[in-house]
Amino acid sequence: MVDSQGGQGGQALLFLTDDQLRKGIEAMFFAYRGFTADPDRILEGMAYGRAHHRAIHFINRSPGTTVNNLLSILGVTKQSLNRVLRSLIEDGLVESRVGKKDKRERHLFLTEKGALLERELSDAQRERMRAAYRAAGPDAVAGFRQVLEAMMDEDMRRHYATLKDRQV
Amino acid sequence: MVDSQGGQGGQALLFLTDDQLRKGIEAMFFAYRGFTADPDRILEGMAYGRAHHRAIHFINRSPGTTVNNLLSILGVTKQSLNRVLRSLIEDGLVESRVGKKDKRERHLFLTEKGALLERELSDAQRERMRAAYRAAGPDAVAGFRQVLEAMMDEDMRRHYATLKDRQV
DNA sequence: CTTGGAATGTCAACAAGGCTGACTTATCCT
DNA sequence: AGGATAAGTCAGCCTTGTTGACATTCCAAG
Repeated sequence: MVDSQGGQGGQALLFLTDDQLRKGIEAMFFAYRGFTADPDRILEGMAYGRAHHRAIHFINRSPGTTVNNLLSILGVTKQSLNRVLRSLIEDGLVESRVGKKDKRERHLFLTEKGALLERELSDAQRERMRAAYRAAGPDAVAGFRQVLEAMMDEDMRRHYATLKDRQV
Repeated sequence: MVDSQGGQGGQALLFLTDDQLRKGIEAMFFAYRGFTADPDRILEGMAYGRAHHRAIHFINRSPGTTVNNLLSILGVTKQSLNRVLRSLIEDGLVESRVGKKDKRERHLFLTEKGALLERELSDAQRERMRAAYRAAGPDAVAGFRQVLEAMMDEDMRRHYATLKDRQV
């Protein structure tokens, strides 16, 4: 397991050495810090955190989504999500409407105030992404997305795919 | 800010649209979950968590590093790191040696037992990385790394660069 | 040489945000 | 009528982040 080049690969498989893989792992670690840094800065001092950001993001992406669906996207327990959702609803950033067809369900929407914060957060996060994309160029970006998609668990890939083509 | 193509870019800058950027953001979110899933599974029930994994990883990468240096790599407060370090030392996974030159400093090393756990964790994490790399191919991997590097904060990029060429 | 400031590391206490388990309420569907 | 499902709640725990106070050690200016 120390070296995955085996005997048959040679030069063509050099990108699969333990050393290359380790560099990728460290790149993920350091990059993710940058990825979350800007929204974290905005949220700090607002009594909100990363958990609130995630909820706001995905409610914005799928207006009218149910609590259960959000749960499965975020991969947390309902008690965890509920704590976050409750504060967002109390503060008037999120609205919860009883389902028309199935009255057990609650459908979640951002209020105007919620959409405003969403905008602020995603603007900041997109700005960093834009700079990185621009610096790396379109081919690199395609590769970036390919590797990330291959790294996801099956369930997450499904959610990702369901979301990603919402707007053509 | 809704659309960054401006007037002058046209087709060539289509990869910088808000929609493309948002897909990248969601890909980072879902992929990072997969990235940490395997080590998390191993650690759960061991009284250790992701913080312990990070400490073990970077001590392994820079044997003899000081607490301060580790602090700056991990980007947490020294009190946070200290708690983690204390339990690792108590459990005999990490050894802390008083500095020869400067006795205020502690130099950190993995014990055999610590190296064993490091191996188990990094094997699991590398396995997922290897599968993703193999599925995406060498060109995609190059792009992946380029975008991640461009996404890092300056300080993190420095740490990343310092670490990454340790072994040629 | 001494003394005060800077640097390194430790301890205590608190908050955010995960988790489990047990339970209620309302609704749906067979 | 009765079991299954969706959502919400309460209590309590753990990990991992935070700040503040403190001990030790080093070094440089007087």
